[in-house]
Amino acid sequence: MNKGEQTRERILARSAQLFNRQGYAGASLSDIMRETGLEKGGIYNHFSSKEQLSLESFDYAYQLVQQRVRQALAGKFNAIERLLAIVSVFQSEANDPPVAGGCPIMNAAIEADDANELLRDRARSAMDDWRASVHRIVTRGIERYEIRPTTDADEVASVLLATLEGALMLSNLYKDPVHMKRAAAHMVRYIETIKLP
Amino acid sequence: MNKGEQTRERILARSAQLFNRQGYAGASLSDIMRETGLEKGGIYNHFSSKEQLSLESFDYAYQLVQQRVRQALAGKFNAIERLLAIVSVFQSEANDPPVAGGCPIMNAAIEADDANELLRDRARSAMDDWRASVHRIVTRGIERYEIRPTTDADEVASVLLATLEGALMLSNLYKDPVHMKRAAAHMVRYIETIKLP
DNA sequence: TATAAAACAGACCAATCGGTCTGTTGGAAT
DNA sequence: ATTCCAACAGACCGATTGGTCTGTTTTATA
Repeated sequence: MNKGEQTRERILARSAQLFNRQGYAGASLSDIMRETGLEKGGIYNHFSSKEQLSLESFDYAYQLVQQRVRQALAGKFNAIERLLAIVSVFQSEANDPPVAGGCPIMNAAIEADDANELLRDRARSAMDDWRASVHRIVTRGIERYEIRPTTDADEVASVLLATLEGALMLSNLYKDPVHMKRAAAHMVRYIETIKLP
Repeated sequence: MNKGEQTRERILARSAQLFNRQGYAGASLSDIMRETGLEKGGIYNHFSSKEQLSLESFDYAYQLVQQRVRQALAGKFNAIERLLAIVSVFQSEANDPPVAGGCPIMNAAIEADDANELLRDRARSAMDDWRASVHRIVTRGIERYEIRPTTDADEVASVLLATLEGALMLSNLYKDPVHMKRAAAHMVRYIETIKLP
């Protein structure tokens, strides 16, 4: 990786953190300059606009989350185990976040659901990934006789993600992981109820 | 209510909607001018700064939500009924929101959890109200032999709010109330499990 | 209806916004 | 070692930001 690519990577890493804390409208170009230690020339040499940088920053942040998910799911093939692994990913996101300032997808979803269409679409497809992931785990779990056949995979996805995302918001608001802990415990019990004995 | 108070009210009503949709950093003073139909003089005659207006706008939006809650709880004294009423408040907030752009508390919490301290504190105390409300319903329900005595009131508050707030976020992101519907159904079953037979 | 005060319009301000462009510099290939 | 181009600095730009202030108009009270 040459110098330019290295710099581009550093810009994305820093501004992803910045945007996730301050918001995409709340972080200015001078904030980005301060955070990256570069002048405008250095930044606009790699990105054509603040908007493009913000979108790529979201992708970068989301990718960091994805890595944790893949890591947590690696080697686990049982559906119940995999669902529990997702719960633990959210717990680690509350205690030791890969990107400060809360879940990037939720942040983008809240900020962009009405205005910023481009960012909203990005948030949607990221959340689609999440839902599809949970959905597949459940349907495969049913096929493998690990999960009750009457289980509604879509409902599990909605309930699991809503609960954990909401809990992450609470824990970030209060700077207290206890809310995530409670929600996680509840999800563990919920997952137990769809388990095929 | 004289002319001035009337105008002040109108500014709050419009800017509360605006801030809830665009965010507190994302909505500019010229946006507010356009939305309220007033010039700067008219706005700054009632508010000393954009920040003060934004804080009072949050209070205004939160108050609208509170009204719905009070309305839903009115006349209901059974703890289980009251918890179910809270679930239905969130459902109505997804289908026919009192203020467009999602739950004001969650929006403020996400935007202000790291930067804006004043707004974050406001979001915290609003969420405190929510939690205290659920907590009281549960503890009183235990006293009245309507809820299992082993129930952890704090956990119910965290789980209920996390689930419903998270579901509201999903429904707003996808512009589809189905996620809230699923989460609400799940919460109804959850409430059933803490019910004392 | 006269009058004082409150309500509002809008010109004006410095600061900052996102973005452009030219000049300099450092690194990589010959 | 030389050359050349990507990488970057930073002056500069018009537009917009939040905010002030003076002047005009409305409103309420006497």
